[in-house]
Amino acid sequence: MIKLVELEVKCFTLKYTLECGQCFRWDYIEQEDVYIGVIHDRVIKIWQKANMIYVESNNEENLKNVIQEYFDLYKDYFILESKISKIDTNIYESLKHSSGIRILRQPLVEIIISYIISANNNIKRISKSVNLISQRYGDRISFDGKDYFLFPTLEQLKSVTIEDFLSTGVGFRARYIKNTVEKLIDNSQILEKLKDATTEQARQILLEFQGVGTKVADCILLFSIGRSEVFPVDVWVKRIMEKLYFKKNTSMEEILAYAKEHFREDAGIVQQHLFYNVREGNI
DNA sequence: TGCCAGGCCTTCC
DNA sequence: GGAAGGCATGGC
Repeated sequence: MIKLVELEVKCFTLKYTLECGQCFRWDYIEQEDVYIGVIHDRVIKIWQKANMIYVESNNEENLKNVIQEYFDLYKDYFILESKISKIDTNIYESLKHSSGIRILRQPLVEIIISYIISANNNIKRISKSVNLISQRYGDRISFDGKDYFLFPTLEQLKSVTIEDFLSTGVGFRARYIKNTVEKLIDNSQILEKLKDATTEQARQILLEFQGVGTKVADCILLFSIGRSEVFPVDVWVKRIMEKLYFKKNTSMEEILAYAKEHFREDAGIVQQHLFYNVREGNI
């Protein structure tokens, strides 16, 4: 049974939000101009026309709230964007190409593992691996005559070996994933603790996982638990920060200090606009 | 075809 | 404690 939810939205661009590199499992279906993906335990088909979004799912229960939570629709991005557009002209210009990006609130376990996979990797291959892990170990859901797969639970990942992970194309990160799954199962409190902790406390907890350094930790903090003040710096963000603000090769410490001072509590969303636009060749 | 990728770990000084 | 090298492997 397919149910539909309609929502009026402000300052939300579905395309930018799903294609800006923060998520790895949404497919664009060109013929229908829709996106299909999985949020937690349900399949979601979503599309946008002007300021309306339309949602279908295999599971109607609480669907509207799930969508609002996932796409951060409770937050007023109109106010947020007008605020950051005043920081400097780089951000003002950048926003012209990417207004409506929302920072998603994605499932924590999926994001921890996805971003461990992201290290020294490319987005296509990250997607491929995360999808393979879901297909092999997650629950199958039929929707619209097709099969979709949930990201596996920790219980489902428990018996997956390093060799199994290797065969999903994650390379040297296989042992980090295995180790992280074990750690999460052994410390069942840790996920709740992460959500309740201060950002700095949460970062320290994440840094204890193998395969999680400062950049991956900040991605988890930003793309899953809404810590909007963090500023993940990968090779793309480093390059564009050097180009726009420093005009020379610059250390990570200096870039982070600059972001903290100038972008402050909104560094995360600024970072995502820069990341999207530098990759699109807009800036 | 060789370089690059949403970096991190280990080793060595 | 900081720098350098190694790492799996597909994408382009």
